[in-house]
Amino acid sequence: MAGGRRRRKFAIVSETEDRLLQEQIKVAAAMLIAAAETAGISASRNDRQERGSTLISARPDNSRTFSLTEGASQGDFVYEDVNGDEDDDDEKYLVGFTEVNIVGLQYYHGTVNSREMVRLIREPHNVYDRNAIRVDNMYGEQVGHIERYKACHLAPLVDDGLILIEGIIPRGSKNAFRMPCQVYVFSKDTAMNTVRNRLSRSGLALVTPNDRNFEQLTAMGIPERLKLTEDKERGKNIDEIFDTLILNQKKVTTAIDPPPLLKTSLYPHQKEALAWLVERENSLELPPFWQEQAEKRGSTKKSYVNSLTNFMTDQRPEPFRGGILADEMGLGKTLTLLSLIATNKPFKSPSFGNDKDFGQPTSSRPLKRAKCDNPESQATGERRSGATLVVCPLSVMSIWISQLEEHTLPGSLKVYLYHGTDRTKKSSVLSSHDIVLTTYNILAAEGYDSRSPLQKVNWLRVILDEAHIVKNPNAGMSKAAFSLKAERRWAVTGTPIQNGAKDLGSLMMFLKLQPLDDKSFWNRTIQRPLSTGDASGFLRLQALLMAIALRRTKDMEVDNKRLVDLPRRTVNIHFVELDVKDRQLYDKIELEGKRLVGQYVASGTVLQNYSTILQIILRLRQICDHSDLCPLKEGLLDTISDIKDLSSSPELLQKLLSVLQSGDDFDCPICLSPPAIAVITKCSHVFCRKCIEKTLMQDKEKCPMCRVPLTTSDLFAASPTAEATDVEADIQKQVSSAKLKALMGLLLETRIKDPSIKSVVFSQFAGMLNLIQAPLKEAGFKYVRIDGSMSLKKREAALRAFQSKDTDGPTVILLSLKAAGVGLNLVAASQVYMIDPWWNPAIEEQAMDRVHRLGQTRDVEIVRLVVQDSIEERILELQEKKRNLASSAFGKSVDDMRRSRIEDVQHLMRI
DNA sequence: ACCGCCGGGTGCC
DNA sequence: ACCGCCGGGTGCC
Repeated sequence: MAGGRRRRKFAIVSETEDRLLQEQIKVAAAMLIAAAETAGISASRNDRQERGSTLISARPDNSRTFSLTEGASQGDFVYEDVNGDEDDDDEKYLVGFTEVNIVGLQYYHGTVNSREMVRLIREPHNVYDRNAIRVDNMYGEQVGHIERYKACHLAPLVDDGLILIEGIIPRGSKNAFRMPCQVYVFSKDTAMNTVRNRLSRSGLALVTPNDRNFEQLTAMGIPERLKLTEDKERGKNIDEIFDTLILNQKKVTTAIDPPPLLKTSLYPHQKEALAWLVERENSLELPPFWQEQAEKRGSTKKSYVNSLTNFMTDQRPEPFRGGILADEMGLGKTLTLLSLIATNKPFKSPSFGNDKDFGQPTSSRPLKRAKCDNPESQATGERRSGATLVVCPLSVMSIWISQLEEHTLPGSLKVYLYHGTDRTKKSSVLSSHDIVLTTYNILAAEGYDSRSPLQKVNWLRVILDEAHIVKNPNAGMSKAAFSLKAERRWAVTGTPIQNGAKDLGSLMMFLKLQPLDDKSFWNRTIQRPLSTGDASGFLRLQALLMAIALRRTKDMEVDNKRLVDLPRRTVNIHFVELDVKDRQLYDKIELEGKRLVGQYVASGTVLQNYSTILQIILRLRQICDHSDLCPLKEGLLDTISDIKDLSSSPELLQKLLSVLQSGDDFDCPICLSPPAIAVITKCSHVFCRKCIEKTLMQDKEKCPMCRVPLTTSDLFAASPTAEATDVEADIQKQVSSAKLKALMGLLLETRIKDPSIKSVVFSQFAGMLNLIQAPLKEAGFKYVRIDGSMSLKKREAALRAFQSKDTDGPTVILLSLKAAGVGLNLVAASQVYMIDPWWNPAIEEQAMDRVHRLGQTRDVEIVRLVVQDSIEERILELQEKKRNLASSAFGKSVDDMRRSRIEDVQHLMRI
């Protein structure tokens, strides 16, 4: 039966139907349409005419829509199904395979060999046949098409999301015009019967795994791989792969020293990592899973085979420059990467090959083969830059900056912060720097728009820090990351596998390690065998990770010493009882506050009065530290009445805001982090300026907290000098507090035990730090202080003084929360006092880590001062709750957040 | 001559 | 392309 005849035959049927339809319409149009609709067949005449031949399958009108995406070859098909679920490939099983022909070979250059895996790509927009299915080889070079009279049966099922298809060439064929291809059909358990019926009705001969001759006929390596994706049960074991990997890991024996522009010396394990990173970038080895073969006997020509797909080429594949740095947190990955950037500068020639020092390969295979997934990468002819792009979360950006400041000579590396609204639009600015730092959010915002300077530059190196962020390959952020052009690619993450090996698949997409950067190939060669327990999956994954990943844990030992032998860290709570006078004031304000909050809760106006509540909480916390911090001695009510109508009094708003800022521990309800620039609305809610402006721009102009109409003119920012309290006056104050006395007692006790011990005192109230100074002086402590109001120079000077080993030097450092930046190195101290509990436990942890980090030689004791029977105890309880919920905080709805906020308030006020 | 047969032109989707 | 199919040329033995 030949295609042409069949085509004609059905065209006639179609025309007959069409004529019939016209007559029927004249008679009883409405009836017919109704009937057609109940039968699930489109009654649109245009649709029928257009389809012509495809009517044979009588498929219901396909209402799903498709959009072309850049990431074409990353998925199984050329379109992104915008109606479908993200995890469409989950839980699909092999139905069987059918043998079809690939035709039109004479028009294309892509070659394939016996038992080679091919890509099957739907071409819904093909002008000759809407059911077209293209066949590509591993490099994305087109081989041909599946013959149309078979494709027309498969394509509708594919488009309906009922099946996934994969292709393998069963036997070698030198044929210039057509060759056989086995198409494997996978479907969900629930759709299995539908699929079987529709396929058999189509007349496709399906060989199922139950058939006697399945094993004889199949070209698939291992027939027991029936399931497409990961089994949840087995997912757990995947976590152990890295552990196994560590055991089998070829020991990194070489170590290299960092270049002189690095001020600091590296730990042995960091030198090893540096040697490994440099080796991975400069190696001439074939990429993983490639083997060299002599091409035919007698010939000197070499050919290269990919053992995953059996793809063969006579051009040497380029070395794979990059990989995964998966060291556990706290091993100094950032510093190691800085060393890499400083050490392994670009080769002199952008086309590789001349620099003898690095022994670059002489092959000059074009950077990109005819892989059609990313046209822009070939289109722009920009020269390869020497710049390294680092993409990281905003919070990690400050780590990079502080590490650069701490470890490199000033000016030795040119760094550009690609962040903020005034960031450059010129790619030439970016490419002329050594390091460009940006965030995932910026990258996502610019996407793969070719106008983005990030996408224009041909980077020497792209580093994704905290690369597990791209674990969902369908997210815009991930796609933008995948489309960056770079010679060397690094994924850096301490937690490379959280949801199983799937996460690694996303990293492969970024790393562009062919063919594993293709979701389908990744599933076929690693994911599925792994989940069915087939040894090949495990062995391949292991081989892959051994070749391109480095992971060490803190527990690993080198020369019988732990890699990072951090001293012990203990956290103790020191309870404090308020003085009688302070207790009276506290109880009075708490009682008033309780009554007020009770009213708000009862009337459902908690969120409308949020700032009042914050203020009450703030006052209570201040009294716990020192009653002088709290300006209200007479009670709350008078101030409360003042802030009833804030909209008419911006001055008052500003005042309130600055008060709020002095206790900077409530998070912006939009981004859930402490605001960088806080603004307050006329309805008295506090947000990051950026967050609320963005929200007002996108959504209706309403306050996200109370839904009051709101525009940007209703936002008020705190003046930068808001915290101009009279420091000298504070310091002179003689009155002490229970907490202050307790702190002094602990400091003195420690000094007696060991006068060389240095201490860090954290408080979030700058005023409290002031109050500590007088007693410190009196007791003969030398101290320094760092707070938000100090210039960078002053801070550095204070830090240097504290770090000095001079026996005469300061032994106490006073730090405000805002000043305890991520990079701050306080290992000189080993005692830590947290004067007041932080609202957010993560920030507290971060502060502790300034002391308990690489370089610390003593055991670290952290003492948290907590007033008994007070709001501070409840804050601790909330911390515990937040810690448990930390990971689930994302993806919470606005309503959820509202609810939990109200709950928090109720808990804090014991209502 | 509304067939059969011949042989040249031709060839994916 | 050593096939199939198409369509024009052709036509007893």
